[in-house]
Amino acid sequence: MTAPSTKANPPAARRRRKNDPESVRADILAVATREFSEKGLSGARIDEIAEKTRASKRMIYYYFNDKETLYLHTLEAAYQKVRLQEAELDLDHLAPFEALSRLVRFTFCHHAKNPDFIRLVMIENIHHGRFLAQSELIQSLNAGVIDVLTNVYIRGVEEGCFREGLDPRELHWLISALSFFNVSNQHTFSRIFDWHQAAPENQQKLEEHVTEMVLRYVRPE
Amino acid sequence: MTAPSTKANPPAARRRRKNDPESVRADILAVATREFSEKGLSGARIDEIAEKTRASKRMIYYYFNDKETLYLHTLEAAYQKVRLQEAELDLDHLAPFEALSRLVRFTFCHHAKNPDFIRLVMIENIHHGRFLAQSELIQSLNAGVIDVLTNVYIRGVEEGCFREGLDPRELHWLISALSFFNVSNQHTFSRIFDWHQAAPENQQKLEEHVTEMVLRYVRPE
DNA sequence: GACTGAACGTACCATTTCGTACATTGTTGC
DNA sequence: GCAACAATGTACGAAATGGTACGTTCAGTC
Repeated sequence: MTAPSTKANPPAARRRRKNDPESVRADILAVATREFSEKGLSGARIDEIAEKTRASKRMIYYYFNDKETLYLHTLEAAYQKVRLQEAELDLDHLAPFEALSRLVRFTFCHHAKNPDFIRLVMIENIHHGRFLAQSELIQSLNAGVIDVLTNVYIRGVEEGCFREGLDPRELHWLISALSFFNVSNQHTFSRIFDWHQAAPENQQKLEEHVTEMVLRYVRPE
Repeated sequence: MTAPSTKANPPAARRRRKNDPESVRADILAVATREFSEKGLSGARIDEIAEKTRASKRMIYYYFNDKETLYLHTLEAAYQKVRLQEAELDLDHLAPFEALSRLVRFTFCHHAKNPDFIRLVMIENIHHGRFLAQSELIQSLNAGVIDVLTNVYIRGVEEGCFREGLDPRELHWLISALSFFNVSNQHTFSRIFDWHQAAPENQQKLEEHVTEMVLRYVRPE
């Protein structure tokens, strides 16, 4: 805390040779995130991560014990980042219908803008969620995610603009499914149906469809 | 064609020593499907596939040239199997609303019953659909999938029970998204929200929700 | 300014892993 | 029956890969 020598530090004239643990750790984690999300746990190579890092392979094993631990930290960091962004959403001042619409659009766009995160979750599912299960951090992080949606939903039911009997957790499932699939299966879907799904105009359309779908689903009838 | 000595063939008293190419090939493909879908392209090991096969590693390289080609054949076989099952669906004799409902439920259940296929598609997406792009077979197989849905949709619009202006391809996207996610993200979702998603009663509920969601989406209003 | 532990670099090892060389056995056409 | 080719078994090689041993430098403390 005393030392102001954070990362981007050519402070004095000639650069002090080294020792910047926090930055090295962060750098490794950033590179690992790219590599794991791109190639998976078994596909990523420690040597390649080391090369792309300012640090050396030795440092990877110094800060993270082995490949799997590094992967776990990567996963945890990704979830943390997501939850941080989600926390910025403030829906309480909006009417329920507006709030839900906003939430859906946010989720859709957020996933679209963070393919690394989506891919890590895909990869984690390939591994049967075995690493996620080890992480108390991620479990606790996600506890409150449903709460936001629950509040909106309850308000909506009270005001009569949402129908009763829906489970917020299942509602969250539906929103996640649509937003996740948009990123996770973009490649196969685009190729099979010869449709450039990633194109802005198509993303726009899908966002509309998804929002419309969720809103129609909660509307009383 | 002349030789009736297909696979399960201890035909005469003492079993002929060997040479059953078709069966060997099929066996390798079956094992490879399990291995690749379980561990991914980079995670699967040729040696392990060889061990689990009645054949030897030599045979893998004999029939399929290398690991990636074997993976591609696995992927193609998986898509072929799916399309075969889909072809059994006969929706033309049903009213549009019923037909669509049937289609959604079929897709949902089919995906749920074929996690291997889902996982292969996940893995293929991790690889940016690079292998699928090489396969003319898969491209052609999927050409007609939209047609079924298009027919149902057009009939529905004509009879006034579906609203106009929807794109069948996008409708297919929505149905796929919900059905796919149900399998692909089961592990992470279950663990994070402490909800046994695979439990029959929950699968039942999700099937209802998904169907309801799609039907509500197409209803004119 | 010596001491100590944290931070870091280099070289290396043991295994794993994809793939192949080579020999052998079955099968089919004539 | 015999040539010619398809199918299969065994053993091995070369490179990649996760991980470590060992030594060196940095930074704070007395």
